[in-house]
Amino acid sequence: MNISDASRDSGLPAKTIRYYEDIGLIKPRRLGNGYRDYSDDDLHKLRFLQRSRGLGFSVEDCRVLLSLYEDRNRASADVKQIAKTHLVEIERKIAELQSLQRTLSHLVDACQGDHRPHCPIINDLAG
Amino acid sequence: MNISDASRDSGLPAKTIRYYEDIGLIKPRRLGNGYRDYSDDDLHKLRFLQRSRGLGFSVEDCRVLLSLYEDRNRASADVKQIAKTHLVEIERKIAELQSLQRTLSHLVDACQGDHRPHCPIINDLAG
DNA sequence: ATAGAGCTTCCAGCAACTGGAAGGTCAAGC
DNA sequence: GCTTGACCTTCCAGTTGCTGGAAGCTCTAT
Repeated sequence: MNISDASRDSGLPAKTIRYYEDIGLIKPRRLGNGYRDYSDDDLHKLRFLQRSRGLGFSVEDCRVLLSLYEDRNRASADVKQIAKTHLVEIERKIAELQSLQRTLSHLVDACQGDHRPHCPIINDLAG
Repeated sequence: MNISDASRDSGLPAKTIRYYEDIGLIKPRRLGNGYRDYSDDDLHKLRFLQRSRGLGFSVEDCRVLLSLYEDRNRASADVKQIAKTHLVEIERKIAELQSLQRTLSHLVDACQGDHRPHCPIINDLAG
């Protein structure tokens, strides 16, 4: 299977698939003409990467998860640890964004938003 | 005032202050020895940048906000528009992260996290 | 005179792609 | 056999917002 079909199948852009090869996540075989040829196994990995990236795991986390995916003797504790750490980070980001949201929405509400220069938003930013 | 004092005053690293100059956000005068010399006006701008970046505005948004800050004839509507757009983006990100959080926390809860290979997280990622 | 702190510029790198240029390959139609 | 257009390849640069480090000049205190 060539790269555009692999792209359709995995939902990843061809550019991204080549990038994943560059950084050693997958290694499809090459045909005589130099074209990449994706096996079923490669396609499984691409789909796995698409989903784990979609859940916000870093590419380096994905590399580890992929190796655990392929390791029939893995301990589920190892997977869970990565996921928990990621979850904590997501929760931290949510809290951070919610704090910004609170501040900003107060400022937006306080601003008349008319033709006049008076602006509580600017005043707040000016300190 | 030299750059390390400006850094202390604004809460921005000296590297960042130089970077802001590189991209044209501030233009401190130079002393005879080539050192940057920050005026009160420069310091106001740096504090403004520190706060607006702290609220998550992009550097390009900050550039526009800074020009509005300096424009005595600004319309508060222009400021409010930028802030509202940013707020919507923040709310979008929060929703996206909350969706990831829900999915991930379910998966983490479902995983035993022991020495055995069975893992609902991996199974989900595998599709 | 010298040591150490502080300043300068410039170049490289981070994450995770994405866009584009230059050029080889393949399948279809004439 | 030739052309056209859609593929494919590699490589380089750019994105965002800094950050680290090297090489070298300047200033202050001893």
